Amino acid sequence: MSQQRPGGQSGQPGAVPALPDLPEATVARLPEYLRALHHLAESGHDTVSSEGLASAAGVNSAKLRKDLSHLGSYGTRGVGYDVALLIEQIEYVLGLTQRRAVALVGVGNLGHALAGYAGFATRGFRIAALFDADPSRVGELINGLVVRHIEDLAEIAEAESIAIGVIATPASAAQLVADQLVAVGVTSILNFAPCVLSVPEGVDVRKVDLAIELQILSFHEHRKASLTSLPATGPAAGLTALPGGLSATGTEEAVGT
Amino acid sequence: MSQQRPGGQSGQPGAVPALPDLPEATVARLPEYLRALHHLAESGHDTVSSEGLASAAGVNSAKLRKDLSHLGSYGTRGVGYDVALLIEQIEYVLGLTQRRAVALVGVGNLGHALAGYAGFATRGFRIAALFDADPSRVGELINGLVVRHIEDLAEIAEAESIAIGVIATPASAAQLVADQLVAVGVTSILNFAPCVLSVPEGVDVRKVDLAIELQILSFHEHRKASLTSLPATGPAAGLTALPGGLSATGTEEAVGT
DNA sequence: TAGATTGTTAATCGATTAACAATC
DNA sequence: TAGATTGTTAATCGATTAACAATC
Repeated sequence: MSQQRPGGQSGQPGAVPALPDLPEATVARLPEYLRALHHLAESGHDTVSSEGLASAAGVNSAKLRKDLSHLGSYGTRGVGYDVALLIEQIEYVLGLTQRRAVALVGVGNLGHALAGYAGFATRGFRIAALFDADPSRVGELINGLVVRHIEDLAEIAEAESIAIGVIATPASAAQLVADQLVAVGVTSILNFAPCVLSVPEGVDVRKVDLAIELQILSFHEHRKASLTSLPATGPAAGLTALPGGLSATGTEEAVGT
Repeated sequence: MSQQRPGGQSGQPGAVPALPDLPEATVARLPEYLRALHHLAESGHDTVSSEGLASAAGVNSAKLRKDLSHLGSYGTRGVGYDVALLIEQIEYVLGLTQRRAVALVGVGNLGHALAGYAGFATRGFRIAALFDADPSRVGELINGLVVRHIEDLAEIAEAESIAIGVIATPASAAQLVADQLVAVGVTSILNFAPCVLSVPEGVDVRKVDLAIELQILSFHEHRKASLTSLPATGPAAGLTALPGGLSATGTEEAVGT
């Protein structure tokens, strides 16, 4: 149905739709579809079925079709989706038709790696500036960019039209950096520091915490181990939950609190 | 269903519960609570209310209480939660009472940074081995560990009781590495390569894709821009969605496909 | 036309949240 | 006892999925 608005009773016929208001879960999957589509395009496919794309993206095909239907997408029944067209549509809604300028704050271990990460450049972004608060790092050249002092943020953010800030500082500095980014008008932040940031409404923060990812995997490991060897082992409700009757996994080495 | 479970009608009184089967959303938040709790403990709190912990972890307090109730948790009405006890309980369910050995494959840009990431060590993990397929990198010393050739994986995985594999290779190598990890018995994988891995049932994979995080932020930037300046601009259904009538954002530079 | 595959429906499932009785 | 705060209920919301009519 609906030519130019998912949903039917759009008041004005002929009115071009604003950006569709996609479910968050859908937004989070579109980049994965995009990656899979680029891969398909490179291997010469110009058409793909929902089944084919879904399996390339690691999701269920009903979910894929539902997601694409929110875009008001244009597949062809009996045929599938035009790869190039779908790439264009997804890049459009994700706002990737303009390359966005990214400022990276904190050029320690991780920041260094991020500054050199080729995937940003190939997937719609341009690292436009590097910052650090440590004067001894300022001036350093990383991947063709000079590290600037965080004090210069305002000036450079304006000059480079920074759209997204990436925080790769220690947790102790992250809130201050976030405040500074917000102060110069940045409304999207990717935070690698292991802490919660508080920001005004209208500012989006996404967080990547590497240790948390491992801890989630650890839970499942623990779970799998407790299932294979079912000698009722438990948290000893209320008491200390230390070793006691653990079992079967192998490595056993208490972790300091 | 389920014989010995937190939640009321457990058959055997005195029977210790196996690991509770937590909702995935809860599992994903527990590490955040844990981090906040350690922070509170360091600043001398020995008790915290659900309201206080929730705000430190950036969630709603009803959600926090619900999450903790799945652990069969032991708060005290009118008082709050005992910080040290809660830390113990969460570390127990997450399987952090034993320090897990991690193998990191791929010591390029990102792998290098991960090998040096202190957060792993302080939060329950031990990077036990580094691997690469490039002979010219083998032998290199990173953070006190020698880079080994991926061929030696089997031998070392056994010797070090590797529990979790981290893939930081290019996408083109990631599936092969995953197969090799699975072959030596690893059942938890953290994948930084931008691709979908296929693994047998029983193996858990978590994926971190840095460009995807930025693309999600880009969507919201695009969305915010399309709302503030409402001159009906749209995807030109079916046609190319290139610049045309875009507007207002500033940076405008087409991105290559 | 027959076969294939989309877009949508509707049922189901899981997650969130406000509200409040239980209880310290 | 009065005040505070948990643990749980129940309502709501959003996401997933199988199934299938529409249609190429």
